[in-house]
Amino acid sequence: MGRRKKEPPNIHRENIALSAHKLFMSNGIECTTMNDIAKESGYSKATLYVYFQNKEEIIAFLVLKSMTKLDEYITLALENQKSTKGRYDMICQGLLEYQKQYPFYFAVALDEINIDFKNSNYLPEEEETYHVGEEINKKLQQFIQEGILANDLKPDIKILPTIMAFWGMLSGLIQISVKKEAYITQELKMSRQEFLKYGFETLYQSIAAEVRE
Amino acid sequence: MGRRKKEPPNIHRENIALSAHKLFMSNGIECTTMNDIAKESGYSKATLYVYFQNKEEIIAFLVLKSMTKLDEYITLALENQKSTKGRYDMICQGLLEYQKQYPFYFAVALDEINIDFKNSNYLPEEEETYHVGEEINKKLQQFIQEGILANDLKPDIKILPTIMAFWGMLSGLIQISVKKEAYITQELKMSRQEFLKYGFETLYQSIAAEVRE
Amino acid sequence: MGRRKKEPPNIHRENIALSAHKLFMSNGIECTTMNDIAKESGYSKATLYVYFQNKEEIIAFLVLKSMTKLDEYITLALENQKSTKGRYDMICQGLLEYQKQYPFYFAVALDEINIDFKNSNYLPEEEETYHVGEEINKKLQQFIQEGILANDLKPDIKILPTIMAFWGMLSGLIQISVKKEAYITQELKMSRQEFLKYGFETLYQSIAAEVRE
Amino acid sequence: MGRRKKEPPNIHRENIALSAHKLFMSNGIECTTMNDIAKESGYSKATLYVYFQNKEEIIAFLVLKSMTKLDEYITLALENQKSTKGRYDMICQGLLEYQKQYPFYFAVALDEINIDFKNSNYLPEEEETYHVGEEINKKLQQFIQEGILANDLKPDIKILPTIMAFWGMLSGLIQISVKKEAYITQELKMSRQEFLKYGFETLYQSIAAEVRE
DNA sequence: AATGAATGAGAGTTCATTCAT
DNA sequence: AATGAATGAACTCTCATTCAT
Repeated sequence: MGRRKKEPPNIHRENIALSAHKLFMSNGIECTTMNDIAKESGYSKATLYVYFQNKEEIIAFLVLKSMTKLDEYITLALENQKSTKGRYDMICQGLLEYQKQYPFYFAVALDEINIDFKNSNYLPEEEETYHVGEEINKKLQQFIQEGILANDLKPDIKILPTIMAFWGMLSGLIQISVKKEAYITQELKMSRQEFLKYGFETLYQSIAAEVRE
Repeated sequence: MGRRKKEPPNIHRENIALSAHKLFMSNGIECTTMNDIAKESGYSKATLYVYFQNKEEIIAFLVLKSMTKLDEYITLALENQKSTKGRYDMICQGLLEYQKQYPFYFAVALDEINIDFKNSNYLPEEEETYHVGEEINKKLQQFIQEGILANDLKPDIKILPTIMAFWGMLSGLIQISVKKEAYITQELKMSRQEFLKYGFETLYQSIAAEVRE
Repeated sequence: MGRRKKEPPNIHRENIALSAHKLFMSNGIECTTMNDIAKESGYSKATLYVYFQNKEEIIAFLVLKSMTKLDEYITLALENQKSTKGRYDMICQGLLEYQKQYPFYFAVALDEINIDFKNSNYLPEEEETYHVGEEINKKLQQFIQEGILANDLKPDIKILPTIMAFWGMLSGLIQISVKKEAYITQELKMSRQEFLKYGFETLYQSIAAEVRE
Repeated sequence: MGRRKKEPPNIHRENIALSAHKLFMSNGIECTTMNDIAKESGYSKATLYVYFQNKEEIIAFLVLKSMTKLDEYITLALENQKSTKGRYDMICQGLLEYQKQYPFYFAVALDEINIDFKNSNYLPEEEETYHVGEEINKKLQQFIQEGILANDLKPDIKILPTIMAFWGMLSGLIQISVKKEAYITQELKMSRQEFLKYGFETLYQSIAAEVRE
């Protein structure tokens, strides 16, 4: 296999992306310049362009990574929890964790990752992100199916639309809990956590099977 | 004082803001420059700064305007519809309309308008936007109270948290319906409208009183 | 004489200039805009241009006024003090007072007021300032002559060059005492006043007649 | 690290600063724009900002350079001349030369370089300028001490205050000789050089020991 | 593979001044 | 006489990206 490179390109991509991530977290994506990333990572600015086409690709790389993490989290959650409600709770926790660790990427993922077959300018990372998303969706599909079979969820649920709608609603809920934390604390007299718990519970009732006596 | 005013300043603010709005809609807020707005509105760039402190204030003006429209819409909806479900549907329609006409401003409102009493650098428009938001919230509060009294909504609803949560969830739902329209159409085999209707219905069930027989 | 104007233009010029002066003193000449002056004076920006050709003329007006004050001060000083040294001290005090009240105008006067007969773009105020300067010079000339006659000053002094040189040196001394006050206090362990007194005394010795025994 | 450097960065700083200096000399500092400097130097405007933080740093660089030159000049003067008067004359020549080559920087140095330990926003060049100034002061201190020991200067001179006062007075003298050259030529019937010679001599007498017979 | 060096193309903002009324 | 309204012309500074080596 010939001479082995001391550090395969992946290492450099990881280094750069990690530095970028740190900066994105503290200053925001917009306010982070390629210069900043170069300094933080210890590479020269030009070298950044050896490993990534442009700033957008660094973001896409991180979006993919965050989605992969989310996939792992949800996979684990579904394996470990067996009850429907327990699983739902863990999924909500997963999203919460995701937003905590990667607060900026969900919006990007939502914005950019589309099966837009006309516009084929998408980056490989974006395509892969899409696939990871599909993986997650499959697992959620199964989760709902099992929930219905267990009589925990309403039998007439349209599975795919429900998943998509819940993606939107849960992330909207988390989003508002972050942006309006001050309002929630002061006017609602709740902690953000309490608010989210209440929101998650409320939403769950929209798909939970009604309890018969 | 001048002897006559051809057009009250408000007209100019409206002209400028309208031009800005057009450009924001087609190119996005970030990508629209003051130069663009000047050209589109027919005023010189310097004149823009006669009527607005800066770009931010143009945005704040439009955010306020959009919120006011939403308030009007919701007010009308609650007046015209008497049934709880009818009102809920109209509110959803209002949000939908809002997002159609002002797709970028909700995010801004969410981002910038906060009861941040420490930082008093907020623009007057931002303060007013906050108050319009509070107006809307009051009306929604009454709506829910009446819904409970009419036995249409669960009696144990926490009103304010529910409103806040629904703001988040409904806008998240609408957001995803826009961003992922292609996916919805192709994979869920639904129109965006059908998806939204399903989402709205699902969510309603989380607060709807259970039907007794 | 017909109808009398309620306020002769001079009043307006005074009002405007006074407002400008206030702002110049607190923010500097460069940083004071015509807008600021308009607001401070209560006139509209356009009205400023009714009474002054431009910003430069406002400055020239104030420079003239400050020179006139200096003239008055020195005139009084020479009248009240009869001893040569007493007069010198009062002149120094006058310059000190001048720099305190009009810290920015001496530099301007130095810069702009020149008998530059080629360039006839000078403002009427500038011409008048020149003449006030000449008035002062005449009085100083007489002061020196009397000082020589009284055997207080060296008899071989070249009067006009001495006046000009003293203008430069005294204002340079005052200038440095202002700009380097921190340095003087910390490193020289003197107050600005003490430093100036020492400087004035030292300089006086360069023209004082040597004391015979 | 790059394999080779065509020109060390200093060369570029020198190039840029030299171009800036040329423009400052003909148009003044205020009226020279970064655009002008870019054109004159042949670099792009953006490149200017690679080598200097901002316009202020270009000025600070030139101020430092000019102070360094002055230091060199004075050092040489004190080494070559052994008599007190000869040294004084050379120092005056040095200041004259300084003002000729760098007419704008003394005012800046006076304005900006201060031991303002609270405000630590000063540029490295400004700090260094301060130190060069201190170097000069030390040499002048020694010059005066030797002058006193040689009975050429009055024994009761306060050394540091004298240095500071002379800085101010000499630069004020030179300043006025430049600004009022026309007046001096026409009204005093002297050349600028003669005027300065007279001024320098006069001032020297304020510290010169009185000649005994 | 890695980078020093360079930049095109703006961005938002400011201000003295003018002019029709 | 007085001004509301409007603006041309700058200004400093930024940043993602490229390219020769």
